[in-house]
Amino acid sequence: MLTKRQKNLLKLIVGEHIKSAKPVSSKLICKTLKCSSATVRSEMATLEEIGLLEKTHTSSGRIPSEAGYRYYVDNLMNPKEISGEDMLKLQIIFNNQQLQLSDCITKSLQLIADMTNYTTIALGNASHENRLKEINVVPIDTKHMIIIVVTDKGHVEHKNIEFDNVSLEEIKKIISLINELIVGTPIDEVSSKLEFEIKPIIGRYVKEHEIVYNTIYNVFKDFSSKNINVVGRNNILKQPEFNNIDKIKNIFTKLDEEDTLRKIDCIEDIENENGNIKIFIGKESNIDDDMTIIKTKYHTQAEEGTIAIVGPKRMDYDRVVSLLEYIKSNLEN
Amino acid sequence: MLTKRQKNLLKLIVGEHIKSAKPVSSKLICKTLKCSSATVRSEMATLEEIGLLEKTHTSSGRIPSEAGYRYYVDNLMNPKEISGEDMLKLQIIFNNQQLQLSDCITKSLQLIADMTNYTTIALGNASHENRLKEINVVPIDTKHMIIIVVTDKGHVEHKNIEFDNVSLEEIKKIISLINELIVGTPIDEVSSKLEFEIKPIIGRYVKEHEIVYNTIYNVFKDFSSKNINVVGRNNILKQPEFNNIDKIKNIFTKLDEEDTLRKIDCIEDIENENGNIKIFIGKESNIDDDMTIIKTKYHTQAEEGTIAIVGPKRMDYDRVVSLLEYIKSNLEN
DNA sequence: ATTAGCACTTGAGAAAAAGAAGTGCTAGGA
DNA sequence: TCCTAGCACTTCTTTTTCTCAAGTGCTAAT
Repeated sequence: MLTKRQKNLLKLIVGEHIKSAKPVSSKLICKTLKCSSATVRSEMATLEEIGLLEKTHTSSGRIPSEAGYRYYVDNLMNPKEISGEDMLKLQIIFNNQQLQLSDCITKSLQLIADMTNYTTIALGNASHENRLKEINVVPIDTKHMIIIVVTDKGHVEHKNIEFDNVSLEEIKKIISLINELIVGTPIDEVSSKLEFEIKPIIGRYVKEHEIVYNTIYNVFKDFSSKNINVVGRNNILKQPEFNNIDKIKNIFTKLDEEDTLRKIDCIEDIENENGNIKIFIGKESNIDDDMTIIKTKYHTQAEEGTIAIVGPKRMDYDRVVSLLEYIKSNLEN
Repeated sequence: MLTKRQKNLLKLIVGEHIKSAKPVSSKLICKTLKCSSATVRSEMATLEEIGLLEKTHTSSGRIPSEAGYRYYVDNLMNPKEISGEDMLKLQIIFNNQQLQLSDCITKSLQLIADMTNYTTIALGNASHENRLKEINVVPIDTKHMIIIVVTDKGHVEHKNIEFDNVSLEEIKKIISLINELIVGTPIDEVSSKLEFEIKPIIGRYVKEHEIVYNTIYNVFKDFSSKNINVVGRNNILKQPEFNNIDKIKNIFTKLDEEDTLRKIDCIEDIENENGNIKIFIGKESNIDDDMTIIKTKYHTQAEEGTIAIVGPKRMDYDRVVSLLEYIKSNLEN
């Protein structure tokens, strides 16, 4: 159990380091803590022993360790009021009755990336969580049409197709077969189901219209259902801890991989949590030891998903947490 | 007019520099050129005087200047045969009859980005070049529907919408009004046309169904019609000339701006061209003095667009040009 | 016209020196 | 027992100096 002064000290150090990105010296702290630098130094030594602080070299100031941030986040942080300015900008988005939910998400994450200089991520459901609800075809002209696939989670994807000698009727026939037979199948299994369960049944028909069948097969094969949106990637370049090409390369590569992003959704919940906000610090982030991910899930009748903010370990936890809470609650109403 | 030997020398220097990314010394060249290094040096001095070569410092080897690359590209380069391996991979894409044109583009650009370690860009038409062809609504269930907007250039965008107390009939009424009245309008003008020309006409109707009107208004307001696809952004991080955070920041920012990318489509044609391939070297690229853009337009009955490859000024011109030519001709057939 | 030879320039890297920022520890005071 | 002033010590950072390697430019001879 930490003493009151130790908690205060840790809080100050985290705060200072977040501001300056540099190790924090005893001298700087002693002014605010109203005691001598020597006293601060001995307290710092204690906190280092416990594992909450670190030095970058023997005679440097202290920086918070991963455990230090964790302690801060779990015990010391008190989410700031959102500033009037931030609040106002967000309200403009959420009060706009004409915007659909997905627009609100996109716009607010865009806004937050700009305001904070961090990176934001919106994660919809993965393809195995989406089941085929309906497939539809809309003719455009004699040669072109659009195939629309809708999933039970409300995800929609379309694909333009072009045929030379195929009538709309023929396509509608296959489409209605699919609607009858494989609605409810997880999207990522539809193409194999088509191949192994449907094709044999409608075998004779398929032979006559192989092109149509193949095209539809491909619609599902490529159906991304990725439903992932990363905004403000380049903000990472603004943080001093990422001023090294190899680090950047690693981070950008990870942010491009669907796998990495999906994992944000699944990573084990760390013990303590603030409401439904979950925080993954440093190694926990699975991206880079110097990064933190703060995420939350939102649930509405229509849709559910995850929004996350990614930034340096040295990120402004108070602000980000309150922003996320605010967005979550707005999305849910 | 350059002598034969000077041309040869320039070609060798460009080739070497592309390979090594370092200044090229007279000693290295003299072996292949079958004369002494002193001779090479004096020729180098001449070429520098003309402005085709540069030094990084007084006693360094030479690198091609921007004009040097230009001369190379316009006069010396002979596009390589595409290697068997590259050719094979591309053929797999183009021979796949089931793929739609847009898939071929996506896949081949993805492939080329991987093969070359450069960045590829596919540019469709800008929104002012797309005119509204048709708007359509597909009901999903009682509350949800999808609005589909199709343009004359074949671009399609959809938007999910959700209503509480609106019947499909009401929506169809507005939709058909739009289809009657403003088909043919450039997409980026539709929303203002709705507001200033259509709304007054159907004013009474709109008042009763403001939500429906507003939603559709927003569909067009946000209609991105961006139609831009950048693949292999992170490859830029692999090039030694971009090992500096500020440069990276600048380049990545530019590659995120629609404006910059659109400009690729419009930049003035530089004099000489290889077929329909256009090359913008260094400053000409408008992105970064150390970058080159190589682009070409493709035209099919259905669609036209631009594909571009972006990489360091020191890029493998021969290979990229032949790859682009190959893709262009395949897309057009 | 070409080349061998040599003086000269510059960058890159190592080593040395000086300075700044902090810490840890000790001993004395509240 | 806790706090603090003071000082020795460590490490990083920056600057300076040196040395080396890689190249060039020029000149005189072929």
